[in-house]
Amino acid sequence: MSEFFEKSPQSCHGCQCMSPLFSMLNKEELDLVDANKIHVNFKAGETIKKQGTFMSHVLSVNSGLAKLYIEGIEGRSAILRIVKPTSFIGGPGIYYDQRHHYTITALIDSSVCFINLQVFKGVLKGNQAFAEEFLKDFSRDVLTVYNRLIYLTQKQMPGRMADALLYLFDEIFLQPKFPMILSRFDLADLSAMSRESAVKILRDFQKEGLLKISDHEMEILDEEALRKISRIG
Amino acid sequence: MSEFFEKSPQSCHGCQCMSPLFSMLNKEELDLVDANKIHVNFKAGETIKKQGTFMSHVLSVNSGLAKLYIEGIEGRSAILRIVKPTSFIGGPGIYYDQRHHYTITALIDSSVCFINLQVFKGVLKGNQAFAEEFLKDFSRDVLTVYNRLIYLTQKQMPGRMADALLYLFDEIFLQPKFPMILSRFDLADLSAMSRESAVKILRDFQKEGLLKISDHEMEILDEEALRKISRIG
DNA sequence: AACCAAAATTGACACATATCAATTCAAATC
DNA sequence: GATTTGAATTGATATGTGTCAATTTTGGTT
Repeated sequence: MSEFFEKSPQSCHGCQCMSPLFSMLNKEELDLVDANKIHVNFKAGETIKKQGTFMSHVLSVNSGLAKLYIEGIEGRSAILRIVKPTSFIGGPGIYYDQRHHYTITALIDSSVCFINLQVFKGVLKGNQAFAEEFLKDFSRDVLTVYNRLIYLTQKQMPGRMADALLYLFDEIFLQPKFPMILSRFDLADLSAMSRESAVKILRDFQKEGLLKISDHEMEILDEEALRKISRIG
Repeated sequence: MSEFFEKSPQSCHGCQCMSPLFSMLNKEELDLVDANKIHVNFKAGETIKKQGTFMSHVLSVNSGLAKLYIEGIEGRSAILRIVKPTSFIGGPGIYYDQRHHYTITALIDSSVCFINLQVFKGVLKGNQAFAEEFLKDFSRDVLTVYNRLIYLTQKQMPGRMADALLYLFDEIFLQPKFPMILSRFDLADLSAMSRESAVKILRDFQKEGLLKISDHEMEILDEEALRKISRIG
């Protein structure tokens, strides 16, 4: 078997890479998941899931980082969120139409488990606590989209870019200095503007000393100023 | 008891006004819902539910029409959808934090049932088919928000307004001529623009013969042209 | 019918943003 | 190391959009 499509070398039992969601499962349930999952490694840039395809499996990101985005009009995309380990990815298609409603692309080399959807649904049915946790997870994702809708439609570019950067700080890297895994294009998709505008805003932020970008690294120098820009809009 | 706060005069059994979701319930479950619901009439303009408040109940709109919107930055709002009878309103707060994440305001006189949240959750737990249907409903709502996010961020004003009007046609009134229950302000909130811009776009549409607005009525005259504007963006 | 308050309308203007074309830079490939 | 490709950058320009202020219309109230 190739290294890019293989049965997970290790069992789900004791796996530190699985989404915390699965800690709600008992031994039998986890066995079932274990027996019906596929483990795949992706290289940076590869598409993990394509919008519109049939949802045969749900995903759990074990390691790496990925962008989750909706493909919109004329090639434009809206990044909904950055997916970090260890997180579960389902989406509204699970119960609506069994399709994926977004595309997921690896930003760095990533390892993902694909869990058979019917098995997953079966386990959900049988385990109330698991179902509740799943719904909580899903609901949190929905709320971030609400939030996104508001800030993307009601703030202007500097505020939107500040929000994007603070999102990376607060939710993904948890520290002011982090690797530049997102291209300017990606940052533009994350804040709903053109690449050129993204470049200009980032240049302005650097000129004002809020930000430093160098050697594949980005560092937030003045968090408070960024938060103020976010607030002002 | 006042007419604005009363136990529903009729039982849920045989009620034609309840969301189809509840048709999945058996007699005992419906009895439980019946015994734990409150029926309230609202006049046009009244707030049915306020964003941020504790979610003690979920809602079912029996008659009337309402706008469901997120209160955003500095008094601006984003209308997520128009609520028509007979539909269920829950939202991500049910499983996340038991709060309402949007405000609902009656556009015309409306009648709403409030169902105790704990009772509702209890019934959900006990009835798998009901739970599935609920999730399907919820997921559909989420998808409309995805859709909204894309068209609000990737189209410009004429496209956004065309989408808003076609939404009213396709999803709410199902006919080209309908009462003007939405103010220009509301139409602006539905298409993420200023009131003045909404007025101008609507004027343009009328000039081009796509639309007729008169006497509290709006009529879509050239549906195809509107769809084209929607497509072009 | 007259009045008032709110909503709708308008045009002028300023600002925000996208687009375009040209250039530089960086990384990957041979 | 030379070459090539794609990404990033830049400034000029055109367009889109919001804001403001003034006016008109509408609907409701007395």
